[in-house]
Amino acid sequence: MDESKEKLTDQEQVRQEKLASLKAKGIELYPYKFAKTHFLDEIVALYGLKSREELENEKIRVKVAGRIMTIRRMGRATFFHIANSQAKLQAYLREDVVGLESYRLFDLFDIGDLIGLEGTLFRTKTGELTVLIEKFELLAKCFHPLPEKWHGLQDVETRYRRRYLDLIMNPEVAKIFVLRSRMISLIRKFFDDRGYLEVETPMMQPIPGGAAARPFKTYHNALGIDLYLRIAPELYLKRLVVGGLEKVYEINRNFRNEGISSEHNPEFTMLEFYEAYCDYYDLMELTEELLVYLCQNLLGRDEIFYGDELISFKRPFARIKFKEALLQFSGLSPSRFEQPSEVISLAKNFSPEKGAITYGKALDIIFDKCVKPHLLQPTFVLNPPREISPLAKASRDNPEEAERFELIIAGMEIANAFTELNDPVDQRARFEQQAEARKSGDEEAHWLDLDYLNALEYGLPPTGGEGIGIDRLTMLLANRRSIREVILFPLLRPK
RNA sequence: GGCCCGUUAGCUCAACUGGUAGAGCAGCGGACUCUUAAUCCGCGGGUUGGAGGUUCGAGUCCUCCACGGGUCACCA
Repeated sequence: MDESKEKLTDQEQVRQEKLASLKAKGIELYPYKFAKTHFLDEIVALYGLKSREELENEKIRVKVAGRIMTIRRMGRATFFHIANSQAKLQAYLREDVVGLESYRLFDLFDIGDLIGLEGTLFRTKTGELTVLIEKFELLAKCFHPLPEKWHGLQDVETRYRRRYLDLIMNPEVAKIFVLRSRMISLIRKFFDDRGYLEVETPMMQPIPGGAAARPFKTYHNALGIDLYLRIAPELYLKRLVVGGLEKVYEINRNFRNEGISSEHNPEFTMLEFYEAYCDYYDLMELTEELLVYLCQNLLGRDEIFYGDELISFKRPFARIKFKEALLQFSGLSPSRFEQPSEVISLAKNFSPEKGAITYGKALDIIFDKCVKPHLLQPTFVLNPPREISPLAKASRDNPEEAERFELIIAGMEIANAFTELNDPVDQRARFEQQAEARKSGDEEAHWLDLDYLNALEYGLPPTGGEGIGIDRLTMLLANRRSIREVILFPLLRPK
């Protein structure tokens, strides 16, 4: 005990002494419950607009709890604010109301403590809704001083490592996560209303499939097998479509063993949905509908600011072919575009550390560098090379292109969708091609999944499938530049 | 992983070319019964991220390390 005891700061020492005093007075330090009549935000919602006269006449008695955030002691009366992540409320403690002994007890309370109050609502001279306290009780002591009341907690590292402190101090942070939660609820409603079935597919997979990415590896002791955290649910969801679940969606985590950046967290949340008998044109319609629906319901409009940029979700979204976008933004002439060696050497300029790359891969690199950053308004980029889209059908117009689109907004890839490849013979050939790429060192190449091929051999109906990055969508709607601002506990190196 | 920037009191931030490390908030003591960044008087609080080095003297300069941010690379 002595050895593990951390050194207390002077302020922490004071708080421990206050705790001891409370205990000595027989105060219950950690009561089992508090019979509140309302949550804080309910009080603000219900009574926040009542006039002084209404409050005076109605004598509304409440029991409410929260964390003490500020204290203004003025001799025989004290004002303080209590708050939770949603709301705050002022409280007024008077010696002549609660009595001297009780009033003195409050000297042992600090900013940060959790407190339960009982009293009546009134409005102060300046018009603020306030509880006139008749009784109060400690609900939990806070052992540490809180960050500064005016600037909040600024240090980003501490904000991410101790998100609870961030949430306590910075109300706008809580708003982001409320928005995120409401967005996910709306997505569920959107798909449920359209007859989709929400499903859960394996997070631990013997063959990690459905995306080009490096997986995390783990081991199952009893079975004695390697397993991989999923990089995508795609191949399982399509098995379900084979099984006759013709409209399915899943909102869950994917794991990719790759770098961390302002747009990448190793675990991230993905919406994937599949609808039988649809193609990617149908998906574009559905995607527009979904985004407008979310934007309208969350923000009440169809335009948002992302940084300085006004993003419009007015339908229809722009559509541009992958090839045309490249010609427009990369400076490649149509004749050079057709020359694989030219394209590959240009790509190598952007990505010198990359090993041998193919024509399709090179086009993709150039797209990322030259095109994506320019696409700020919602834009469907259609028909990337088939070679880099091994799970998508070839375009009905051009066999070298995939029937696939990526939705780019604010330079970020938000969605990726295709008319699913349902020809098992073609799919086998594509897997074999990927296996070749894997052999020549491409660690992100797709794995051969024989059971998935077997499922296709039973017949996957024509199907459209799409993935939407929930974190990035939240970034967009919450106007945040870093994915860490929309993930409660982003991955950091342990300290 | 490369490059750039950051790390100072519990928190938010200062400290010119190297010369005794400061302020506000928070805390402690006192005054104060409508305050709200309460106010007024007084007080305490630091291994300047860590380890070396240069120097009479290092928060400041150099090297290495740790963590974070940005950017490029890798990657959706």
